[in-house]
Amino acid sequence: MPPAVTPDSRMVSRKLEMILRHSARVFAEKGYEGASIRDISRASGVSLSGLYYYIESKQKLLYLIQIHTFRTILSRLQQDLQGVSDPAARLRILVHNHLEYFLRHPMEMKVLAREDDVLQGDYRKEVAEIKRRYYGTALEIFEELRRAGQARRLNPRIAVLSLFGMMNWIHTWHRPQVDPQAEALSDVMSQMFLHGVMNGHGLESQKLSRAARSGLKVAARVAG
Amino acid sequence: MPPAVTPDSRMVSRKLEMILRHSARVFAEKGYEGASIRDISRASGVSLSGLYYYIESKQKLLYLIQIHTFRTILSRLQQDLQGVSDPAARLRILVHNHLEYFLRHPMEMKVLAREDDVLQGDYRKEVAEIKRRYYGTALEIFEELRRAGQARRLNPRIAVLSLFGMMNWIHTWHRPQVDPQAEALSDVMSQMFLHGVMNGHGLESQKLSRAARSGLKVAARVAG
DNA sequence: CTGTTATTCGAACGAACGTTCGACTCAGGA
DNA sequence: TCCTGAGTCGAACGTTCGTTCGAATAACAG
Repeated sequence: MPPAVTPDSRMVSRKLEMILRHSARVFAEKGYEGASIRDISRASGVSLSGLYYYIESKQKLLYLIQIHTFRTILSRLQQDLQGVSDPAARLRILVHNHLEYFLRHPMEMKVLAREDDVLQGDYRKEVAEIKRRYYGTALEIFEELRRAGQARRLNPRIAVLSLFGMMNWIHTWHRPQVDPQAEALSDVMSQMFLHGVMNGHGLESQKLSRAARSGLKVAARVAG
Repeated sequence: MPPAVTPDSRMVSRKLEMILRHSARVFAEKGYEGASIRDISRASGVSLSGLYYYIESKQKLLYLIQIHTFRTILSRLQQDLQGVSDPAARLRILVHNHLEYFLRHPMEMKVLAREDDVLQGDYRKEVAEIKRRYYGTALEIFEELRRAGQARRLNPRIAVLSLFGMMNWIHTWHRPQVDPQAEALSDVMSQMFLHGVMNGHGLESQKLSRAARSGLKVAARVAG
């Protein structure tokens, strides 16, 4: 039990967190491979060798950023989903939670989306495992949607991964000063997805299908 | 006018194309910064210095891959769109053209999607320009959809970029042996998008909206 | 044949890379 | 007071990086 004045583990992790923040920014700007430890040293104000007091390798730096981000997003999602049973509402929560976090932490978002297959060994496995759980949650929600009669018989994998595509691609184009914020954006994307996978009973969807399908012939001719 | 036997520019460009193919694979596997010219030398069978007879820098290698891919996709799209006026059909053609090319050239797809902000100077400008034209085509089609009463008053930028997100994210998950091919995939994504942005006159969409919106309150509470 | 041009490559360049090491400071406990 | 251990850093390690250069070879023209 160290006295209050001691620079205890809280202090240490404070500095580590600071390093992680700067690292995420540098990784986001130059990519993991394109960024050097020297860049991170410069950005964080910690000397080159001083960094290695807090992390044992560059890979661990990336690992810590990714695992922390995924854990936070997943735990907030589970929290927000509690007590909500309507499938469409649950999907909206998922989208909102995802975009809310990503637009608030754009650097981490970029690192998560871009540096997907950089990690190796146990680092890789751990990140893959938590990502799989996150994906699984989305998949369950989609199945609920379908059981509730609010989704067509789509390939669930395709539907869910398309949704993630919409959301994750944001990091390539979103400009905070120009584009809608998390609230509006998650509204639009949730609606797009829910309408997109919805059981189409209306006449419009059938008309649409026929007209659109005729255009495909041209594409098939050229591609064949 | 050189004789037929001369290793003319066609021969040279043949070898350059071979180098570009191998480069795309290496860039896709290890990322642009993570891949070394030596990796490309090994993969293509051309000696390290021999590569520089065909390209003047590593950046130019990436530039050539990106510009060629964009040019091909864009020109095929314009070809396929000719004579088709129905907006929904035109959108289906765009999606099909995009996915067809990407699934046939997965390495180039990955390089295009991931190495978005690596190029500098004129290389960057040229690629950005053709990408802007491609994006513009998609935007026009969406506006046509809206004029035809087949799309809600969505932010067109958001709608179109969401569609590109769906399509481009594929490079992170598509496994040719497991997942649907271009035909089925573009069918699903076109439908999802068209339904997603469609004017919702049916009762279902309104029911959905109300139920889903109620779930958002939870998310707003936590995020606020 | 000789001369010229196109193609290829081994060897090397200087710079930058991730990481290590030993020395230093400084505060707290004995 | 001396000792200990956490924190910090300059300097250097060996390796790899993108690129260059000059020599060698191959292919054709005259």
